[in-house]
Amino acid sequence: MEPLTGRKAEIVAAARDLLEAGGPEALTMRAIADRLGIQAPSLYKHFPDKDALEAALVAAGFVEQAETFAAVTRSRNPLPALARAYRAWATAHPHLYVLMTSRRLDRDSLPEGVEAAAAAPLLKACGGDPNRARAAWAFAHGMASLELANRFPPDADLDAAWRAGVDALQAPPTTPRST
Amino acid sequence: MEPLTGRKAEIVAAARDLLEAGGPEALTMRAIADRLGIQAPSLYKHFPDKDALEAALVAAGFVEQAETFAAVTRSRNPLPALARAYRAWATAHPHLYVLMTSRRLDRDSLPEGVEAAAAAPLLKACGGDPNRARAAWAFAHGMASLELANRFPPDADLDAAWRAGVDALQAPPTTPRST
DNA sequence: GTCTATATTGTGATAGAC
DNA sequence: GTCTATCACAATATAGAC
Repeated sequence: MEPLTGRKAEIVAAARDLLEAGGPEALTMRAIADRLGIQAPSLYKHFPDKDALEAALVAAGFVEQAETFAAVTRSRNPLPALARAYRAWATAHPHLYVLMTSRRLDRDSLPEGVEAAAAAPLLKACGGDPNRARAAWAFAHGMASLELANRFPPDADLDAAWRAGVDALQAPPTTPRST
Repeated sequence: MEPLTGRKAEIVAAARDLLEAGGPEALTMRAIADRLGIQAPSLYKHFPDKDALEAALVAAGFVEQAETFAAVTRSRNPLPALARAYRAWATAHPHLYVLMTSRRLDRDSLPEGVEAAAAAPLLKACGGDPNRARAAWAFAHGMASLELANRFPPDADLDAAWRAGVDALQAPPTTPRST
């Protein structure tokens, strides 16, 4: 999987605009074609089917996330900075974020290593402990997706909830209490 | 919103069976009707539209969750027990769980107080701190939904990740380090 | 409360000419 | 690589008889 170029990249860009502007329902082959000034069947000369097009969309999202998260790793206190970056990315691209996280991941359609690259900053921020990193990822994803789905009560202080989770997760491991 | 009875309850039960067996795509008005031995248009005598039927499904899920989680509160160490119960519920009803968590919540369609009832055990386990409780909920939801979407690497030790998160979240609050 | 018949709309996708 | 024409299908929902 190499970076897209030419017409293929234009199609993915159009699809992304539509998705982010109108959600998954707006992402139809006809709408994508319209936006490019061509007819829907022409898209099938570039992508075998809609799934492949969506996979390219997801892959682009991962590449972007990997770059974004890598940029905030340099902080001395990386976990809070990463949490902010994660939340900001999800909030800025809510529909793409959902597309990326809610379906089974087709790893074959991803550029080599980009999944690991997107995860690496967090793993480093967790001192290399993969379990803690996965817990932190789950926390961040849970906060982001519940926020996007408007599932917190209207009066909830989400900044405070993020802080509570980040503080707990970055504290040094204590004696395990769970059995 | 009172408990459903009669035909309405039968319809919801049929819908739930279909959803859990075949996912959201299997949940069509025709399939629901077929399962009850009637024709699809007859369903509209009981529910104004499909949304209302799904809302009833979601409401039933919350009632069930509230009962399940309340039952494990009595433990001396409630947080790990709640985490296990949460994960078990999501795993046992994956499609209903996704339906309940991925869409905006229509609170008017829920039985009075059931949302708070489902959340109460966790709030108690977090010593009444709503921010910590929300962080814990986000962690659990993140773990559950990433697991359901098969988003963890195949070799990830999910039990260990759950433990890492629960341990971190039940530790006494330390001096905040995030800014 | 159930039926039959049907409207309406939208979708992804293919064939074959240019 | 784009077009026109069209298929094939599935979905929710309504009207009106019984």
